[in-house]
Amino acid sequence: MPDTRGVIVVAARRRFATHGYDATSLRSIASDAGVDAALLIHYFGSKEALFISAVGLPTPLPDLFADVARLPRRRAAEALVRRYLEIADSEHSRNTMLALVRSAVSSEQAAGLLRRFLTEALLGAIAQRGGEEDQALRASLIAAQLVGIAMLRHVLRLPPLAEAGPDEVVALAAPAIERYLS
Amino acid sequence: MPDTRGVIVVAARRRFATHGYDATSLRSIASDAGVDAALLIHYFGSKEALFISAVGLPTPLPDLFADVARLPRRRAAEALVRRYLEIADSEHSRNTMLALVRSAVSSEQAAGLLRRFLTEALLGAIAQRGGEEDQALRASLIAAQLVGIAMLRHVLRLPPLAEAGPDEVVALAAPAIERYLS
DNA sequence: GTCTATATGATGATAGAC
DNA sequence: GTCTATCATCATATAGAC
Repeated sequence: MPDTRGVIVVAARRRFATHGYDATSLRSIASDAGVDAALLIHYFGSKEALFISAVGLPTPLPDLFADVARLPRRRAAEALVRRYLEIADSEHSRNTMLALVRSAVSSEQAAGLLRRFLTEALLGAIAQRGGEEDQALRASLIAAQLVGIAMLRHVLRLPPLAEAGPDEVVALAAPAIERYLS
Repeated sequence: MPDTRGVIVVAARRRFATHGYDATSLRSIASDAGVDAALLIHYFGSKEALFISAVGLPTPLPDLFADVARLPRRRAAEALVRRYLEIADSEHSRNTMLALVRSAVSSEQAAGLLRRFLTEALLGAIAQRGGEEDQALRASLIAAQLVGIAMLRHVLRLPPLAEAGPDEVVALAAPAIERYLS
């Protein structure tokens, strides 16, 4: 086994993404990774620390929205939606995102991570655009739209949204988000 | 104690709303209600059945979106957002909604309830409006926006959205949602 | 490094006294 | 109707053998 620690982290991220923090046991992660449950504690010290290592590691997530600030309004809105959908196609990023969303409802730790990511990455990027006074609230509503799509598409699997292709979603959601970009 | 069963249901709904299905123990509900944990099983048979009784009972939720079909586009969008915010002011409805959202990530049972509510109430009402082919997808995106607001405002408590007044949210969100109403 | 064995505690549910 | 006592199961985490 070359990289046991890495195998554990990947298995953990997948479990946390599909079952959330509470419903994921160290035993189930260990089973997926093909190692003993005691090893996880040996490597990471606690379940919480393993969670942080699994979802807090450097991912392409933070800089996904980086150049939103530079694009014209229409292009920026399209980019936001399309980039989110690209995340959903990358196993690593999707699992990170879903693990955060699924775990945030029951773990204050996870809620803090997701809150910080949304605040820094998205609100930060959008704040660099026009400087209206309600810009932070507008950015929050954009974040709400994207988080809601993640919830309905991947967690709830609501048929119309779960089965729609990326282009359909972009075509409909981008104009709505455009209205938030002052 | 006049209505023990009712006291239990209210305590359960509040616990499920604040902690989600998995993280809520029968003992904690019993403690809040001031009764013994064995009573909950005696009354409801199982934790799952108690959950159904707590969040599945008749609430003002289903008909909240009823007359959206009858209003002109601009008024309909405003009504959708404002009604959601009214729900958040009613302890009963807010707890029902939050219990569903918080529990849907880990309980397939709860996910089914929320999926059914969104499909029947919201998608149904919106389908009664214009008859475009992508109407169901448009309605899903509206649902995603509202669920996302609930997540960020009440679960994640993202500052800009959590602290904004109802009028501010309506003023910004309604025009965006209006774009989804063909 | 990896696993066995186990400590310690919380959970949902049951049986039965009053 | 309500509670006491208990069961079987699962959890995270620890100690220590190899």
